[in-house]
Amino acid sequence: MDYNFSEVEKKWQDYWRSNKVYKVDIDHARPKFYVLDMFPYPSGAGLHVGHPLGYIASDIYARYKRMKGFNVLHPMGYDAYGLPAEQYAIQTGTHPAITTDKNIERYREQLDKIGFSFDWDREVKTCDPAYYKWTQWTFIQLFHSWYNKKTNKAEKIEALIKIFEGEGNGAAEAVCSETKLFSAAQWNTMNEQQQQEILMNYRLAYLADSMVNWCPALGTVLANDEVSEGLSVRGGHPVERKSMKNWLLRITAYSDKLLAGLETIDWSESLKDIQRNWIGKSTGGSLSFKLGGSEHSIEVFTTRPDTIFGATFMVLAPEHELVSLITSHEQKKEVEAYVQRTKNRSERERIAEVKKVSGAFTGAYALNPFTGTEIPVWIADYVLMGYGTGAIMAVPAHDSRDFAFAKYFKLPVIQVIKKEGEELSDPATWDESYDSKEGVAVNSGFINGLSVKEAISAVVAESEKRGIGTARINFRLRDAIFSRQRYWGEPFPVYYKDGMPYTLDEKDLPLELPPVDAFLPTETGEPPLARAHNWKTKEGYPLETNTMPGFAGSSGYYLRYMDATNSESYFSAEAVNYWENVDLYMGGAEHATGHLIYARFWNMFLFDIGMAVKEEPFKKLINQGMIQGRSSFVYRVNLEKMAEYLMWERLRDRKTGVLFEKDFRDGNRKFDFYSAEAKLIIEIKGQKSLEKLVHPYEDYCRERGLKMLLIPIRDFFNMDEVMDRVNRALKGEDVPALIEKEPMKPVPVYISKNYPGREFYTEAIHVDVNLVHNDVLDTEAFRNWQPHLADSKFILEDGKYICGWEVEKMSKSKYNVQNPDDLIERYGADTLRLYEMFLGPVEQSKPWDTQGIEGVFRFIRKFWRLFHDESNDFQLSDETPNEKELKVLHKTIRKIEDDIERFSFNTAVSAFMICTNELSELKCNKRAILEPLSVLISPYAPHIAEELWHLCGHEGSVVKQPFPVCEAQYLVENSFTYPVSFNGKTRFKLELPADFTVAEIEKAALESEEAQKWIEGKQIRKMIVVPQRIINIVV
RNA sequence: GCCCGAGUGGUGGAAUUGGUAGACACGAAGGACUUAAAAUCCUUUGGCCAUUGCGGUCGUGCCGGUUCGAGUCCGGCCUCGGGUACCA
Repeated sequence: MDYNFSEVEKKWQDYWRSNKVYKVDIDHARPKFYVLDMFPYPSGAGLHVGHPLGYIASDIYARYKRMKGFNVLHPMGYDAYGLPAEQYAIQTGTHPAITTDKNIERYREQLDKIGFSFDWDREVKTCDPAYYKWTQWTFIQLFHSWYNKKTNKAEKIEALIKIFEGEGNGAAEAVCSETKLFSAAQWNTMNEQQQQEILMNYRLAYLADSMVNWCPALGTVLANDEVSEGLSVRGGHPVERKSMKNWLLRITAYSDKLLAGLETIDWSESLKDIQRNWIGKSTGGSLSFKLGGSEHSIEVFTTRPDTIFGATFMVLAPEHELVSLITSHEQKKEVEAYVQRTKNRSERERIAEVKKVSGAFTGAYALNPFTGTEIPVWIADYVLMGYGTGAIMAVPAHDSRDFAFAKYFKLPVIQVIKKEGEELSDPATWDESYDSKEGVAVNSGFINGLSVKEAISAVVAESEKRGIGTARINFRLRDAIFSRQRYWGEPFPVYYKDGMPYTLDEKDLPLELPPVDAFLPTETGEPPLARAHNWKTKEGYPLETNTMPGFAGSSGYYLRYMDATNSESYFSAEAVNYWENVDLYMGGAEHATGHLIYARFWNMFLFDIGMAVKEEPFKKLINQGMIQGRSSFVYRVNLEKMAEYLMWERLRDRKTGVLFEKDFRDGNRKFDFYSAEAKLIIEIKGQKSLEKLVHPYEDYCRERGLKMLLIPIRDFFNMDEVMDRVNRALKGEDVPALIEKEPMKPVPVYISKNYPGREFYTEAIHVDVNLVHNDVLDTEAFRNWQPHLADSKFILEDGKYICGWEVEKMSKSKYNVQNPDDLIERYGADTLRLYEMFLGPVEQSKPWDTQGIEGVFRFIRKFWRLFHDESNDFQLSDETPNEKELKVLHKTIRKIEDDIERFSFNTAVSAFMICTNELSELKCNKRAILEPLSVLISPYAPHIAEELWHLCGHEGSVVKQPFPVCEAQYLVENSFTYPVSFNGKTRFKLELPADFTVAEIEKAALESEEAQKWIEGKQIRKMIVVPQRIINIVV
């Protein structure tokens, strides 16, 4: 008789569901707490084993906060738009909504089995029209907004139009695309089309031609964070740069806020660093270089204005608009060829050739604004059009890329910064540039002798005075491309009139995703929505055919949870004023440059327009570590190599009395083993090959007077027999070269990991981890695994087949995937929950290895037995607990509370184990001790806790119980065991009353018998006593 | 290349503020109970030396430093993991 987890877990899951135990409502009497998980994309593979890790941790925290008197919002939903369902639709014709719903159902089933405390009444799906209505609504607000740098927030576009009408765009301090200056009069004479075009440069959601990441295999554009090393993150398809008209979000308007906001939130430093790097703020100056013999000038951005005197050439991006205007007649051919070459190169090629220097001279010269020197203008693809102005002043002495370029094209290098205390040297002798910002200016006119920092300000100030430059801040962050040429996404609430986009009326939302006959682009290359019947407004204007990207729906979902069923509004003011923002967000660091930036932007915008009440959406964020796979390996034997290895082990080092050589060569012939002393050749091969070789070999040996042994591989299953033949041959007996035998049927042979020499003749092959327990292979299951393995033979060690292992990515092809469902089936949800926490710190990446799960399973049953007698009958005593028992309880309460507060869930599980071990030892089954324990464990193992709570005779859920309180009086110790160390090394222990003063401790320590042994004959130099800690005696 | 993070027994990990390194668990070895198995319980389990007992000694990636005392702090290096990549 034992704890029946499957029955108990099901019972309470049903109870929680039917009683809506986890339903939450606004309750002004209690403080709120919002615990959120990054919601999953419901993939066909079901819940990945890594997901529950974060969900369990956040669930424990949510349950804990609830018990601490908080009103906890803990919702769950689905990021339902995604490529896999759409790719599947393209292949099979199944509507992605069907696939997605099916997958969601499976996810839900899996989630329910783990016993989470989600309020499912608040579930959202991004593909639900009731949900994406508000995604579309937000887009409309973005479209009608601009960013006012003066007030530093987004404002209605009408306010901007007012400024244009009154003063022209010169008066508007707005974040915008490049726009020519116009006056109020000019604006007022423009027609609507012209005005709309101008406004497009200011809208926070805007339509523009831009260089995009085009992925032909997926048939769509991708955002920067969806591309890694020239390949799409999803699917790994090549990506090209292409100019296309797309919707963009002017996220760059928020660059500074996104950066500054990081200082106010409790995220890991590494995550903040990733965001800081992605935003990439650099401070410097913008400088203008006049071109000789031309009215044009080149505008550059530099972080090192101090090095201006060392600028010996300029470089434009090949796409730069000036290229065609300034290229001289003589250079035209070369420049055009270079531009063409750059254009044709894929992103991947470009990345692969990063270290290769290339470029072309335009024939034009610019004038260094400070020295007046003529410097040549080049083009090269190491200068990117998308950053800064697409042009640089090259200072080869102090920039490694410019240095490489100058060396390659033999351009001059002038040193203008020197390290303090160092002599100038000839840059021609340098191997690398001096890029550091440490040093003083030299060869630099009016800034000579200034430090880099001083020189930067001086040059900027002087440039401003002369009107050739200004201080400037640049960001690496780009506006987010918001269109996808795909079906499975939110339709844009946009229609076109005379080619200009207009938004739908809010009352016409949601604009539902229409049915289509196929999920592919049209023959003319338009997105799939172009296939939809009647895809136009009532008035007949065509609707936008692109759809929104995945991050559209996931950017504001946490706000929607606050008021998930509201049909009048995104969420009510009451809800957002109560719930405010997320107090604890749990999720993976892989979203650092995608979701977590977009969501912050989305929230900041909603904050600006008065919807959100906090500027930052996620106060505290914990990254759960990645769960890696732990792959198991079997070792397939190459029989010939193994036979050769075994033979060599017996022949080498004169073991037979004569010297043998391995892999002996004579002309074109090669023999496995040869002994010149014994005039003997030994060759190992399969029987059939040997039969073919026997005659030519015999001829060869006869000519040279050699003896020969041809030993088939099969003989090596009996090594003694082989050695017998070898020894007889060595003695000079007449041994036949080859004995006729039936050829062996080739069977796969697998050898255990620690077999000597194994690494010389085996190949490691992935084996399904489910066939392996504690690194021991279930050989029978292995034979049944795949048909070709049915006849496998095993060479064991100690009667077992030991597998090798390695930590790798978890993937089907590596056979290291484990399904949480199977573990729940075998051990129950409580065990799974505890085990996932027990594995190690949540934030740490770790391999998924179920080896230790048995220990946790044992603990659960041991915990159960505390409440039960030998025949598994519930049995508690009402006796008053003694001091020891109370101490165990209260010590545990304090430890658990401490550990949860610092998210150290693994040590909390240990504490429960220690507590259970100690109470078992004390044979304690007292209600006064065990009842609070059942409450204490409920955040971790809610099912068993609920069962025990009810067995204790309580009505209502344990979930609603307050967290047990640690009463310090039971923890008071009246003695302390001091470790006594000499010169820092612990030598013995000494128990002393806890209230001893330092002097008393010193006295007691020195007088103790043991101490004499160590002090003997030595002088005490110093004594350190830390009460309740240590005693250290220096002799 | 640059920016982060991490290196502790056979394994996962603990040591919260500089104060008894290896908690807890797995695995392994031995034993008890049992006709047997499962389950359960007990003992040992960082290395080396000693082993009759006492014990001794080394030990937290490597080298050095600060300190009465360093896994923890500082400097330099090595390895692994993550991010990023011509960002001017």
